[in-house]
Amino acid sequence: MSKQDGSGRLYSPPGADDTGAHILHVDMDAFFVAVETLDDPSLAGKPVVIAHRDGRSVVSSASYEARRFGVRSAMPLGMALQRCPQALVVPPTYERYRETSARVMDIFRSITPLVEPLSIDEAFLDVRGVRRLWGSPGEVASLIRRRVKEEIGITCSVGGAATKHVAKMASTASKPNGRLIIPAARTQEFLDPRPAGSMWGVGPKAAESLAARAIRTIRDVRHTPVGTLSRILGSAQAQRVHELANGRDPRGVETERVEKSVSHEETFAHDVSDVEFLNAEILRLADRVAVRLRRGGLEAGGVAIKLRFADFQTITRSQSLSEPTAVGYRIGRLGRELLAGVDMRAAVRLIGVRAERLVPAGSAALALWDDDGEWKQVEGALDQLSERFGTGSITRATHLRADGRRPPERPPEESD
DNA sequence: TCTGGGGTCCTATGGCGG
DNA sequence: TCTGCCGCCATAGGACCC
Repeated sequence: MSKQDGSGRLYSPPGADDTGAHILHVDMDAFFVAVETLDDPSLAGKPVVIAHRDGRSVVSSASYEARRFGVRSAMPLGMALQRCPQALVVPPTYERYRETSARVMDIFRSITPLVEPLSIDEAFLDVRGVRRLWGSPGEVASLIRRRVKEEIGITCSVGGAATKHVAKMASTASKPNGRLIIPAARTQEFLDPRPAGSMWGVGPKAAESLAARAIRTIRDVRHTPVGTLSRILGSAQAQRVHELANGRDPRGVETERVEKSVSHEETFAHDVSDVEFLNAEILRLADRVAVRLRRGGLEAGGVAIKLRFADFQTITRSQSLSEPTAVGYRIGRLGRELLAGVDMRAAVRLIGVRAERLVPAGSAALALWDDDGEWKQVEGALDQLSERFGTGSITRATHLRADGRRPPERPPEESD
């Protein structure tokens, strides 16, 4: 299924067995750096770090040349420059990355409609149905790599397997600029020797907890009873990880995904204690959140604020809205109420606003009261409800969650 | 070296109603 | 009427991913 090159990277030679490997995971190589290099070819082959230049930034992306010095993404810029003083620091241009990402995703969709973008630089493809058109999974993987290189000018790595989890692990193992296809029958052979921490969902904390029990490889995870894993990881994660370790992953490629929250947050260049300033920031962030909600045709059913203090302690406060909204002022007003309830023991380095429990704009679930204080729940589009019950009734109604069963204690007060 | 910004999902906990 | 139990819900925090 694979060979090793000098660097330990795995790849599949042309014509290698790809039986049953109909899910592909495509991952751009050092994507932000690659896009910047398109715009400035003099960056090619150099240690490049994408990061803001100001005080508290971290590395968003590092070229492979920079990674050789131990530079990693999410590393504070100061540490990156310590490890690689000659690195060129390029500020991120997200708009360019989004444009380029859209063009890459268009290439994928010209090959199969079954494309699930995972992030700005990666996607899953189900290529089961396109064999007649484009060939076997391994051939499609090569086609994708060729087209992305020719049409966009950047390289990507492709993993192929019978499941999403293994496809993603395969693309990671083949990076950079590689292609690794794991035929279904050899899934376990591929997984077993790899570190437990390389599994999706097993981060540094979980890997450390597992290692403390001498569970280091995926084979070890597979041989550990779920009950034991549950005590280490919690039941949900234990179940999932045990299944994944056995090569089982029921998730299919999903082309539609619903956003569950929209947020903006900001780390200040210097810690701030001025509450008036924080209040103003909350309004500003709430406005940006609201703009995105309206663009997406969504309304928030709840609001959360996040504060990170100088000592890095992070707290959140959240509350449901009496009715869903995409109005910045309403989101901001609740955000400020939440802020007012926080004990400001220290200066603040980060503040954020998040819209939660999103619902499509204009939809409503209403509790209606009659004069005897009896209530009933109705659901539907707001304008239709207004027509059915009259605006008089609607002003005496309150919005419920779509699955709400209990009414609020009383009809809400009139407010703007 | 000093820790971004955008998300998802899970767990614990306490209030509350039946 | 009171109490215990159970389940649901809202909230807070944290791990994880890119």
